[in-house]
Amino acid sequence: MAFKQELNDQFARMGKVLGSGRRLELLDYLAQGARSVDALATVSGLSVANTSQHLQKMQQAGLVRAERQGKQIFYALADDEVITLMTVLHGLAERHLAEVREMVSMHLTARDRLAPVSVEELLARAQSGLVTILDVRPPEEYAAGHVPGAVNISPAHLREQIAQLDAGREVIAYCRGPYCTFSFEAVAALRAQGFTAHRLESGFPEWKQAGYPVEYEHSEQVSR
Amino acid sequence: MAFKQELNDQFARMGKVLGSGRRLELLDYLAQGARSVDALATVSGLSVANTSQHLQKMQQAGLVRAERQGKQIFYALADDEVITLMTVLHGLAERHLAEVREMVSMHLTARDRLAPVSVEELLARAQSGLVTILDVRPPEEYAAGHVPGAVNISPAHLREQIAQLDAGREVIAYCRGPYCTFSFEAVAALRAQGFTAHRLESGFPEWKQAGYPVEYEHSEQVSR
DNA sequence: CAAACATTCAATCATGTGGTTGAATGTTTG
DNA sequence: CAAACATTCAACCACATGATTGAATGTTTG
Repeated sequence: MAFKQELNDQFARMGKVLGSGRRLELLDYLAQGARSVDALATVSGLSVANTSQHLQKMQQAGLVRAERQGKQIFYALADDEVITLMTVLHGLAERHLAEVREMVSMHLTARDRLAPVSVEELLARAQSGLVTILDVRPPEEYAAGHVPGAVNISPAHLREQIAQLDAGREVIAYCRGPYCTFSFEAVAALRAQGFTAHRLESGFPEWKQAGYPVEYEHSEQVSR
Repeated sequence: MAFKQELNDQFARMGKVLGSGRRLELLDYLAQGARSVDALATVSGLSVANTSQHLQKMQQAGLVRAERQGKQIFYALADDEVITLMTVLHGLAERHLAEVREMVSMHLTARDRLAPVSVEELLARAQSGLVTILDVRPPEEYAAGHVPGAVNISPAHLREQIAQLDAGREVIAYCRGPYCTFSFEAVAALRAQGFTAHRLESGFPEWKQAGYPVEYEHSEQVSR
């Protein structure tokens, strides 16, 4: 039936866009909030023209939308379901692509031992009061729910705001999930500054889904 | 950070596979259960060699797995999350691709009048015993699993066999999913014959994934 | 209204992809 | 062990894609 094929071809337009690591990286950044083209270009290391073209493809595929603000154009995810899409994709890749599992475990053992902390350990250490829980997600996501007592530093301001953390306390960082690399970066940055830091093995979605308590207010954000 | 890029390249391997309408169609069929290569080839209209190649790509990307049974090789979804992935993709496409909305409304005639029934409603009405659940999929798919108590009329014989249904009962039709067009056609045909008919808003894959009971025997098929 | 800036366009190239064909592989059956 | 069958492989073509360049478009600022 022609209709079904045409429909699948439309779905494939969206699928095609997910077939490029660069675009997935851009989507990762966009998951933090709207960004201008050249902000995305600098953060991803791509040329501006190339970034622009990728963004346009994603816009045509309906994954991303653009809005002009002054002389810049800000791109944002079309929908929060795009994050869901990526999370499901990550989960499938983790379960069925041996390369992904190997890469993660190699990366963890090769670069110092960033031994991840389990949710249970986090709870135990949190009760001792000697640990700083660090939420490395964009402020909007933090505001929409976070681990109780967690401090929020958005990935973009990580390096500048590390100084505001208590250097005497152990830090446990988390972000969106096991394959969200911000927590890796945060732990690396923290250790470079002399902190004792670990990352949570999972992320906030898993935390929430497991039924642990969630705090919604803007409680202890370090940034302004 | 090279790690991040390599990781995204791995995720992109999986994404690439979603960038072909033919493969998405094959995944649609696989969502019903395991199928042999040539069963998939005939149902999709592709050549056997071509089907085989698509299946192998999907297997390498970890979306699908193969198992030999006798002289045939049966492919199946690697994981039920693949259905989730496709469902999220469909939802995004429906919301953000004007073409999809247009195609659906143009081709599926007066959507308002075909008001879909939710799974919960179906269960409630089914318990009343006053409703006929109609499975509008090919017999093989019906045999591989269907909603308990559902009656099967294959799309090819729809018009001839409508007369065998009880005209006094409401009919709720379903097929493979929200974008499977057979249920729309069935509802239109039933209404043309004076039936009270609705379509299930989702389809059998979603039903199965939601954990509702599945019946496997050949229980009440109307056709011969 | 012209300069400065952010983004997009257009042309080009190397590479990757889907599809076809016919031969090759591997499993079961007689 | 050879025939029959299901699937895969290998070679090939037309076409799409990602990336690079330099010019063009459109918006704000002085």
